[in-house]
This record gives sequence, C-alpha cells and structure tokens, in this order.
Amino acid sequence: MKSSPASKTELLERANQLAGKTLGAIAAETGLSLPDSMKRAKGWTGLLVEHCLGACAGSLPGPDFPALGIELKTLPLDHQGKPRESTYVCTVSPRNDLKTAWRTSRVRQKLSHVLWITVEALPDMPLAERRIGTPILWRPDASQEKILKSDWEELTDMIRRGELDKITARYGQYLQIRPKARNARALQSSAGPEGYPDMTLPRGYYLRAKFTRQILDYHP
Amino acid sequence: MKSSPASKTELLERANQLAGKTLGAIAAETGLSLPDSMKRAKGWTGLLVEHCLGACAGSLPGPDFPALGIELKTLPLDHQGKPRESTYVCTVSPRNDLKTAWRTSRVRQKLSHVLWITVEALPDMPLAERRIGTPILWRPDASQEKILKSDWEELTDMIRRGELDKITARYGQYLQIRPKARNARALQSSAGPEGYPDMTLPRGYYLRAKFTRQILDYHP
DNA sequence: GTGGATCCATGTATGGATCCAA
DNA sequence: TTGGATCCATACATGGATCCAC
Repeated sequence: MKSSPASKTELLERANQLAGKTLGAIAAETGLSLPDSMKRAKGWTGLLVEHCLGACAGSLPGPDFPALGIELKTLPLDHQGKPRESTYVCTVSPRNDLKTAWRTSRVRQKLSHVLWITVEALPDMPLAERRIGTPILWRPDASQEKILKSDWEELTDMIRRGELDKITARYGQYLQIRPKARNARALQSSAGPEGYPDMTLPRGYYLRAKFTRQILDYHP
Repeated sequence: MKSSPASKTELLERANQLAGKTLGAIAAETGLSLPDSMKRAKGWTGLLVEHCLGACAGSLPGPDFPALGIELKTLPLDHQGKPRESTYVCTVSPRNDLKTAWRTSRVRQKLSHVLWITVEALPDMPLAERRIGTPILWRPDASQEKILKSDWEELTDMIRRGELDKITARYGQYLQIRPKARNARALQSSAGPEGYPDMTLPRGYYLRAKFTRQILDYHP
C-alpha cells in the first residue's frame, strides 16, 4: 500500500500512471494475486486500485482520500466504452437517512467529488488483459445534482412513510435503491411506519448506468 | 455440537456427565484439539463446555440456554478449590446502561440464573489432566442481589456523571468494572458528561473471586 | 437490459475468559 | 492478590462491487 497522496495533483499523477496498464501487470507490480474470475472476487479491481492510489481502504465512513475529500470508484466498461453496471454508492440506513436533508446526506457527500477509474470489463476478456482507462475527476453539475436530490428525496419520503419494503429498483431517474446483502435472507434493523423497530433486507443506493454513461460522455 | 437441552433436568444430566472427566478426555470425545496452554486460547474451556452442553455459542445477547433462561460460566479453581480469577459478566455499554434500571439491566439478566461449571486450573497441571467438577445451578439470594444492585447502581451513577474514565477495578464489593479490549489502545464509542459522544477504553463487568467463592461455599 | 441476488475483505463488537507485573 | 492488559473465535456491519435469470 502506498502512502496517501498529499494533493489532488499527486492523486491524478498516480491515476494517470495506471492508465493503459493491464490488471495483470498492475497485480504483478504490487505482488497481489490475480483471481481466476470476478465471480468470487467481485470487488477485486476496486481494492487493487485503492491499493495503488493509496486510498484509505475500508475506513469508514469518510471518503477514500479524507484529506482531499475525494471518493474513488472503478467503473467497468463494455466494448463500446459504456458502463456495464450500476455503481454502488452507500448503504441505506433508514434511521440516519430520515434525520438529515439532502445537503448533509451520505449520498451527496459520497458523490460530491469522485475520481472515476474506468476498466475494460468485456465478459470474454481474461482479467489479466483488461486495461485501466484515463481517470476522470468529476463533480456533479447543477442539473445533475438537481435530479440526484429529487431522486433521494423521493426515496427518503417513501422510507419516512414506512414504505421501504415497497421500494424497487424502478424508482429514481439516476439514483436507485437495490438489495445490498449477503443474500435475500439477511436482515438488518430498520424503522417501521411510526418509527418502531423492524427488520428488513439490507439495501444500498446505486447510480444507474445511464447516469455514469452521461458522465463519461462529458469527459471523452 | 449437541442439540440444546430441552429442560433444566436434561441440562443438569449433561453437566453431571462431564463432572470428573479431564479436559483431555472431553476434547478427545468431541474431536476438538487441545491447545498447549491457555496463554493463546483463553476462552477455550468455556467454548468446550458450551459445545458439550449444547449452548448457543456466541449468540447475542440472550442467555446461553434461551429456552431455559440459564447462563453458563466456567470457573477456574486453585488447589484449595477456590476461584483463581474474577468472572466476566458482560460489556459496559454506557448509553444502554444509562437507559435502564437494575431490574432490567444486562448484568442482572446474566446473573439471574447461572450454571457454574468448575474446572481445575492449577498453573503447573497440564491442560489435558485438569478435571471438571460438580455443576452448580445458582440464583442470587436476596442478600447477594442487594449488594450486586448496590454495586451496579454506584458504577452506573459514576457513568451518568461522566466519570467512566475515573472508574477503577477498586469500586464495587462484588461487581467491578475492568478493561475488556483487544489492548489498551482500543477505543469504543461512549458518552461524555452531558451525553456527547466520546471514545473510551472498552470495559466489562466482572464478579470478584471472593464473591464466586461465597457461591461455592454455599454449594459444597 | 436490468432488478434482484450475491460474493469477498476487513474492521468492529461481543462472548469466551486468563495473563502478568507490581 | 489483583488491577490493568491482553488473547481467541465468531458474528455482524460496511466498503469493494459483479453476477445472472428473467
């Protein structure tokens, strides 16, 4: 693990040094072993990139680069350079989310400043050959934030009305809520219609792929 | 792991079957491997006995035998048959402890009905040769509970006044508070003088050896 | 395409206690 | 003797995401 970058400039330098390299080459440099596939190592690329850039791995709940206020996200791309997957943002924490407004929400904090690291993710391409792309340092513009805020408020209102279990991934234009758990039987403490405790499936906030595609389109 | 005992009678039968056996013999029967010493396996005897009696290992926060409302504790004895160590009860949780009274406290719940399993624990005796003693099913009598309550209330009042960091193991006649952490640098969330969050060393409630000795004296 | 389901790593928290220096 | 320090196992929470049936 490298030390934390001292500045935005240093962070971008490191990220640019990764651009164009294959995961196999990076793994070899860092001494990490390459898994056979992502099936059993879904977060592997993210951990590898965190390691290379000196992010504070697994430290909660701040951004990956606390001194810079920047969050790191890897983004898997298809053969057209479009995102293949939605992007996980953070967990849904019904009690805490109801206590705050959009301005101070964890979703907004996480998304206020993001370093996107794109990675080739074609299903038939061996992991070792997949290449890192050009890094994108992004902040939401006014129109993007407006819609994110609207989505978040719609979802939070449903939670407030005790309708968490009615929320499906179909709500939200850019931001959606989907399961985020070990499996469908996992339960976490929640809040019922009138604030009473309840157990529900753990969920997370995700960015739809069509939204991250828009980000890429503005940073070609 | 055996199934849970269905009744107090069945639990006592199982405990009596362990009495007189050595840890080596029991480990062999259960297929568990005996550690070289307790230095690196401090809770080993407790886990072994839980296994043999069918306790719900590690399930929180109820008693070891939920259906019976009975807590299991092993008690290491010296060459005179006296307790060698204090007995851990439960962790100190400042916020929760302040919300409750003695009647509903976790300390009282844990101690309301205990099955004590004594074990020889002479320092020079090899682990494999140490023998389990006669089980003791115990409930605190009125005078014991009076003092436990008094100790708990004294300690809880100190926590309420924000004096958790001033509490040493010297307070309390039967019940004391001592560190319970990975090491002295470990920190956990606490509550400051006016309810503000604070970080302190994790601590636990313990029964002094002189108290458990009293229990043994009444059940010779 | 994508909504619902799932997988790994890691850090804490809790439950089982005993160690050891003064 | 014992107050303060420490050790192991296991479960849960969170952060990293991708899988895959429909």
